Amino acid sequence: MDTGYREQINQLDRLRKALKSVGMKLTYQRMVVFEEVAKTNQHPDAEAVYEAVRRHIPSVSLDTVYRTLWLLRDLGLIRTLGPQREKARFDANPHRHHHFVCNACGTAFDFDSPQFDELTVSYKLELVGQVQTAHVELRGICRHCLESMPLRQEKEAKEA
Amino acid sequence: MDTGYREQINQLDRLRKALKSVGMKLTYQRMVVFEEVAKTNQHPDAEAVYEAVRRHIPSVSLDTVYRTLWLLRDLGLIRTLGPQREKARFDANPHRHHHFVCNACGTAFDFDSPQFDELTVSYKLELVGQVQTAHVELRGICRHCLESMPLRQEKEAKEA
DNA sequence: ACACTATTTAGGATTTTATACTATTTAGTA
DNA sequence: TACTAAATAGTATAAAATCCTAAATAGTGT
Ligand SMILES: [Mn+2]
Ligand SMILES: [Mn+2]
Ligand SMILES: [Zn+2]
Ligand SMILES: [Zn+2]
Repeated sequence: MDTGYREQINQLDRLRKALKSVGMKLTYQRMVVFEEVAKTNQHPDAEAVYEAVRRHIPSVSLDTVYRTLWLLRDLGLIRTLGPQREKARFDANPHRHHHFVCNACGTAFDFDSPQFDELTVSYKLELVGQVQTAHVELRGICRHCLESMPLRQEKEAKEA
Repeated sequence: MDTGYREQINQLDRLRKALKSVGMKLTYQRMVVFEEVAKTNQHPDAEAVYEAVRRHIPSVSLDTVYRTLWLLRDLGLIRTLGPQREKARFDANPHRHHHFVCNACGTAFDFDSPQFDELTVSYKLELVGQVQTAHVELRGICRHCLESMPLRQEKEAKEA
């Protein structure tokens, strides 16, 4: 994954702009963390990013790496897969269904979607491996949380 | 969620059959854990299941609850949402894409699907709340793991 | 009904992942 | 160059899940 010099500049510029837009500082740590995530397609975990960053900044702390990663996500510069401080949940509902998870309160709601059900089948053939499950997970803010939210925040959530 | 007496019998019977089919014992702990997950649509986490089970078996251990939950999942009696001993992963790929996660090695592979992309849009209007992201996550066994797998296990994986 | 034994459990220790705290350093500004 | 709020390093702590081992028990055979 050799991201050329030109692309690196773009990345850095995106980071700079994003930080400025929310009035945060551009630190060397933030640059290196972003670079290290941006230059791979391996979906590294925090520990892997930490090790990579340490090669540039030996004294960097794990805390800084985590803070920066969540920050980059909040800025829309990277996204996250898998848990972020969530626990496993269990579901014995045997009927085919999908989930909407609230980013505010964490509640998971069931919903049906014949449309989503179709897909899974047609995609099970081709692909990188042998598909066992296909899960569509929608995330957002649930009706309940929206109602108990100040209007300004609700508008922000809508824009996100 | 009042699962009637009839349905409870069915549940218990499913558990009994599933355990027998793999030569495992039907214990009171396993019955209660399954019952407690089966009788709610609240997607409880392990701690919540633990508390519920304790009302029936005060001395039950958290370890038993976890072991049983993963077992029930492996038997296909329940399913899990969210992480199971996975770490968060980070992804700076700005192009729209989805993921295939290998259940064996944990690797996440990118893949494109115009078909999957379409969906998200049409579903963003209706629903339980305000959708921010829609992520299709396929899970299974990646080609690499399939190749380094004994044939018998591969067949089992195919059936799962 | 009773005994046998591989399986399962309870309870506590441990690991893993991530966050909290705080004294020190630094980026942005003038 | 000096100022100051923001950010970091280093360490402590928390939270989620698993490991370990002696004791208990489900299923089996008599
Ligand atoms: Mn569900
Ligand atoms: Mn990706
Ligand atoms: Zn909510
Ligand atoms: Zn794999």
